[in-house]
Amino acid sequence: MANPALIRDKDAADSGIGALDSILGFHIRLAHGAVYRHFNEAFAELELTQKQVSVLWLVSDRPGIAQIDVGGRLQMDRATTMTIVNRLQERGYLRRERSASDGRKQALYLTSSGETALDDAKRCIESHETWLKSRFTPEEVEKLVEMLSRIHD
Amino acid sequence: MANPALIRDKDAADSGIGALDSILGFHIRLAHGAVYRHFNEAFAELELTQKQVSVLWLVSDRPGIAQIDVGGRLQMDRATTMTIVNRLQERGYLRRERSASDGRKQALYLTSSGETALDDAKRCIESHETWLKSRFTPEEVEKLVEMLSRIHD
DNA sequence: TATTGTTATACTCTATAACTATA
DNA sequence: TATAGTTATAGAGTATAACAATA
Repeated sequence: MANPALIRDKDAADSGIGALDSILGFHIRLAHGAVYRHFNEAFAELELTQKQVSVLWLVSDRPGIAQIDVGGRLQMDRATTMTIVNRLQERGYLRRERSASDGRKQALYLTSSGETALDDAKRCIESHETWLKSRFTPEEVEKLVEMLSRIHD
Repeated sequence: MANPALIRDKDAADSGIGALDSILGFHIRLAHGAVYRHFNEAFAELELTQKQVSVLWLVSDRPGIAQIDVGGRLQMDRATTMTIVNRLQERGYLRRERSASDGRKQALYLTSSGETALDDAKRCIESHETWLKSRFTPEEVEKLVEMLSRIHD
């Protein structure tokens, strides 16, 4: 069978749009998938997902943060945030406390075993990031982060 | 409550790594999430996901492509490819045919209603891409795609 | 033996809707 | 009324394991 990569742009003339490879969103999805897989391999031992590490990290950076604000920072709705916080609480990595200033809010804090898990995770992230950034110059990394921020901000 | 965005780098000194915002993988995930959500809003009417559109598009570009090659191009394993192809087949958008040259393979083809759906999807993608690319110059888009390709290739 | 497709199964993320408690 | 949390539920993607058919 012929190499599929050599057959391109066949239907480009049929519509106002090029081949799949010309779609920016397509490349974002593929890049995300590649990072996602490498992340999961790196974190298989720690049994932590991207989302779980992000939440632990965020709570560590802002002790007492409310669930709604975790969701806001990580772009998750309330229900999605609940499932992740529940899982981390069941594993004993964080605890909920009713906010003193606003009774509707739950203030989140890391437990000591949560802090240990986060420390392990940060070391793991470091080598994961090294793998990811190895294909770019520091200037390119900076530019890439800046451009990606324009998408998610 | 103080603006959480103003509290930063609190634990940066505790480990060899900076705040969550300094992690490239974090920005890729957030950007992907933002694109994912906008995509789903744009495709709510067509009831098609990113993956489904990608598969339709790929089969259209390479009629007779085998499932294993679809998975290879879109970075999915065989089981994941199956679920998506099954869904598209159930909806009558594509059909399977045993490959004449290799009896192990299933050759995939769009049905006529699959082609109609893909045409609609391409129009929808066009406005979605316009939304996404609006924050970049053409040179930046090119650079971004090139950098993302370095990650997923 | 290796590859491809298939089935079964399970987990995570995401989202919607409805309900409760608080502001 | 609006906000925050909670619960129930469902769909989509991802992955592993085991099996059958074919190379």
